[in-house]
Amino acid sequence: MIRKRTNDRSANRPQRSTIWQKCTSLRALKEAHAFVLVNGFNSNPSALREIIFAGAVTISGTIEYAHQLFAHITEPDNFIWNTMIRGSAQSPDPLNAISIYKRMEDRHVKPDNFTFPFVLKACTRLSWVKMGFGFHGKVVKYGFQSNTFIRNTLIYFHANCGELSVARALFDESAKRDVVPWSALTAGYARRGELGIARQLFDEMPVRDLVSWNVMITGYVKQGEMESARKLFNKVPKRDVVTWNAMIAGYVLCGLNEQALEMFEEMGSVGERPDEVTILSLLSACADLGNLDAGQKIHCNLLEICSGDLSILLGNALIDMYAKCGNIERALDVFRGMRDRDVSTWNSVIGGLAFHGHAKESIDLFIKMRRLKVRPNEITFVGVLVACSHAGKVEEGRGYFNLMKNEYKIEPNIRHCGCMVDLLGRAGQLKEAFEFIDSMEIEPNAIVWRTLLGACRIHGNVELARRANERLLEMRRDQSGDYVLLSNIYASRGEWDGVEKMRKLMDDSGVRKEPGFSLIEADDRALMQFLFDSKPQWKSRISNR
DNA sequence: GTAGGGTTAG
Repeated sequence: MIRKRTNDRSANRPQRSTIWQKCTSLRALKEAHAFVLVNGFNSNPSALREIIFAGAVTISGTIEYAHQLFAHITEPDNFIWNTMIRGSAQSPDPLNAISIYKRMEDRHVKPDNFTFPFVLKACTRLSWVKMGFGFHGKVVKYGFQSNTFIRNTLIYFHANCGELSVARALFDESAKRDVVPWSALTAGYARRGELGIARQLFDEMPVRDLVSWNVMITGYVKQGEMESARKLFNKVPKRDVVTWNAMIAGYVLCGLNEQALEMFEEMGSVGERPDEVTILSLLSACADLGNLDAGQKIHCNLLEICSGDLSILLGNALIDMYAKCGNIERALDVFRGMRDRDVSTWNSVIGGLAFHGHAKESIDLFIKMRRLKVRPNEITFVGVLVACSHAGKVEEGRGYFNLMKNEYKIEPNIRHCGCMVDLLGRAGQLKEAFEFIDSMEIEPNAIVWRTLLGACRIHGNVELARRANERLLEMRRDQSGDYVLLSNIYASRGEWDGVEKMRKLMDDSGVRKEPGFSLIEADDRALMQFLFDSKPQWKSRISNR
């Protein structure tokens, strides 16, 4: 009935068999729903289940709507229960799958063979081991343990949640071991870093498919073993976008950004098209390299792939790339063009502006963010404090530091404290900076002291510089503590050879050669030299005052 | 209508 009417209105469009295939957006879904409401459910008894299926499973981001529809059904059948569990399990909030299952049980609806793979998927995504074990028990209780799908999902669940012995036992007991659980188990071992076992499983597979290869390649990649990954990559009989993505992400992870870009070139030359995952890795590579040209090309590639809205993830990566490559205007363009934003979006743009010296814009955006009730996190405040520091806004900076602690209950970390020392120090409030460090609840690190020392240098405060230097020196002694300790042990045993070896080790490893170390161990004259080193910037600062 | 692989930043 529905189909007929719809086709009447659009006779030229290709005919499709079901509603859930036809609906590709929330809007289409609502239209279908409205149609059914107007014409009565009797006109098409299966219409509602199809709409729910579309909302829960087929279209992403419409699970809420499916929940609303579901709430109006007085007696859902198993298909509808399962559909809702399935959709929830794959949604951003898999916990709903569990609660729907509970409701199903409360209403004495018996789960069937379709139910368990879905709830187990939810447990896997939640890493909810206890709950998963509970469902494992129910599988046995309902007599589903020999169902291939359920068994394979159980293996996947246990392998994914680190219960490899259970996964292994289930696998070993299986009458027929097909490639799906075989790969799942391999992935489980690889994820835990047990590449030897993973590789053995991989080698023993009677049949391998693309996923098996990808699992093994990804295993190597995740452990940073790019050479082994590359060897397999060269041998793999067939590659898909996941294979390429694994390699590209691997190179980025290892900091081999150039190689990642080369890999992408190669990917294009064999006609494999990138997807959003490819682009995410590549943007990260460009950001790291500061390669704006490459970044812009990747951006163009992205526009070819996804017409319409950018995902938050991609938008954030773009902002970050443009900001790190020095094109803050483009970063802002992306920011303005984003419909949905999360806290990371704001962080990227606030931090980007701050690090490029656009302090006012950065702080303005922070104010706007708060107005829009987006809750800042600790990273937001690093950006804000950097902005204040660059702009010399001491009181504002102090205010935000307190706001972070008092209103948002965020404990200052070492970076926030470093920013505060920088802020006070740059502004010439050296005594306050010193007091700030002393009042810190966390242990100051060498960077904090060096920041203060740098500020003392700028403002020519010898006395405080000497004190900061002493503290830095203590710090360095601590850092080389292990060596000194060992060296002393050798000495106390009269093993002078060992002492010599340790000294050599200390020299070789750079413990005594770190930048600034010579200064720190040096006498006052060297300290003075450092402080009054006639660098142009220093001269101009003095003459401006 | 059911199971396995890849995801930014700080």
